[in-house]
Amino acid sequence: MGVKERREREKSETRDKILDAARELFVTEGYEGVSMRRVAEKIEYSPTAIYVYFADKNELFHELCRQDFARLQEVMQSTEMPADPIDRLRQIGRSYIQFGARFPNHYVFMFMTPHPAQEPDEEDREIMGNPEKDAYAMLKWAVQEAIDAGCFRDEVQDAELVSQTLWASAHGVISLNIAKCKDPWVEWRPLEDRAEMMLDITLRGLLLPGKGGK
Amino acid sequence: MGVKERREREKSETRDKILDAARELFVTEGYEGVSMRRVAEKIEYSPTAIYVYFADKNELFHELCRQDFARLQEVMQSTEMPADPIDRLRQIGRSYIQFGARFPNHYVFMFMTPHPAQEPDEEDREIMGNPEKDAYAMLKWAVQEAIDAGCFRDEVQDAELVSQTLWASAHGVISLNIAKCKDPWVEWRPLEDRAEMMLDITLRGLLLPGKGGK
DNA sequence: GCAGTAAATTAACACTGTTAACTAACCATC
DNA sequence: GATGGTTAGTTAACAGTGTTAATTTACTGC
Repeated sequence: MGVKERREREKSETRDKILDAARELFVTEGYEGVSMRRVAEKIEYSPTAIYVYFADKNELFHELCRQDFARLQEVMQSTEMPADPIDRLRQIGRSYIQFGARFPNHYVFMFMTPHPAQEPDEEDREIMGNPEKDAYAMLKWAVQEAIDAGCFRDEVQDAELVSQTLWASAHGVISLNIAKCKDPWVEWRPLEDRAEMMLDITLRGLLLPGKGGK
Repeated sequence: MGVKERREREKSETRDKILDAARELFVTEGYEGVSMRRVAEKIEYSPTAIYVYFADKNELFHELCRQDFARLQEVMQSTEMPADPIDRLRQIGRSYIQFGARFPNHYVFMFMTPHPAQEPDEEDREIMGNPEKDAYAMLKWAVQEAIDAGCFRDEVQDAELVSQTLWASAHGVISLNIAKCKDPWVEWRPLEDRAEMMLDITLRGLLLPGKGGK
């Protein structure tokens, strides 16, 4: 019964070929810049062959997106986490911004493109809320740790709200950089400086007065 | 010589009709969702008529974009500015986020879509850096005022860097809201709460310790 | 060798932005 | 008043898009 196995392996191989080709094109050209025909051309298949593996263009890139979320999670997990809760949050922010700087087109697709709300499927549900697989859950966990350690002011005790705000701050730095860094309207300071300042002032703004860190 | 005048007036009227139709469609459907043919249909012209007035789709929406920047500036100018430098910065942030919440599709086009860097033309150059016409220049001015008033810490004296960071923080709140507010992955807190928390912690993080206001 | 299955193909549809060639209306001049 | 020039607006067409239906091809199990 090795035939069925081989067939499945072959199928998943061509599926991966499609994904790889699509990723390479998408990363350099962006979502709208890539056509199904060009993806097909790259792997020397007919355009419609892709539809055997993916329902439509959106699903193809949703799959890419899912892989990229996993990659983001890898980046986050692989960076060493400091013991101090505040330093840890700083490190999470840094890693996040680095991810966006390294994979801008993925980042655009993941966080800057308004998508029609897609119902989470089984695979998604498995990831959701698990700090080891879900970067947002990891952030929330780190925030809760900081709250429990008594680092933050009395008004700042809602881990969900704090997480969303910290996420937004890092997102603001990297997304504005991606969308506007070439705009001559603004004399842009280096990305690292902006990132460090953002992490510095947001965390400082959360801290209990007197605990003025670093 | 009233003929030439009338002709010009007529031309600018149809130009406005095109812009109005395009805006209405664009606001509800987004940039990619609108086709030149549908814009033309809406004003009962042939699709190619638009090309008499605008070189291509991009230029049409660039013009819309310019009008939206002016509208943003109006919103900013019309809100009463508190005398206290910190309250003023808070008010600027609030107005900015409100603008994004009210005109999400414009905001997407203005600040969330990576554009090929367009050389500023004459009209642009007139606006650039003028605090009365340029919202970013206005922010920078308000930041400089706060620095001059001695509100901020010693490490925080670069008005350009501070402006870019504050911009990024407000941008983070509103852009993440636009792109991800329907994502079931996250238990979103109300937008106003996130906005207020962001403004609170960033400004607090900039302040001199002890000056911890409000 | 034959039936069945599933991958992959060709042909086509209804779109898209955009260009070239043309029409029709208007104006200034002879 | 006829003539030529300017220009807003038209039609027809091109090359490209995502996607579907019908068809071919290749291979397996019997």
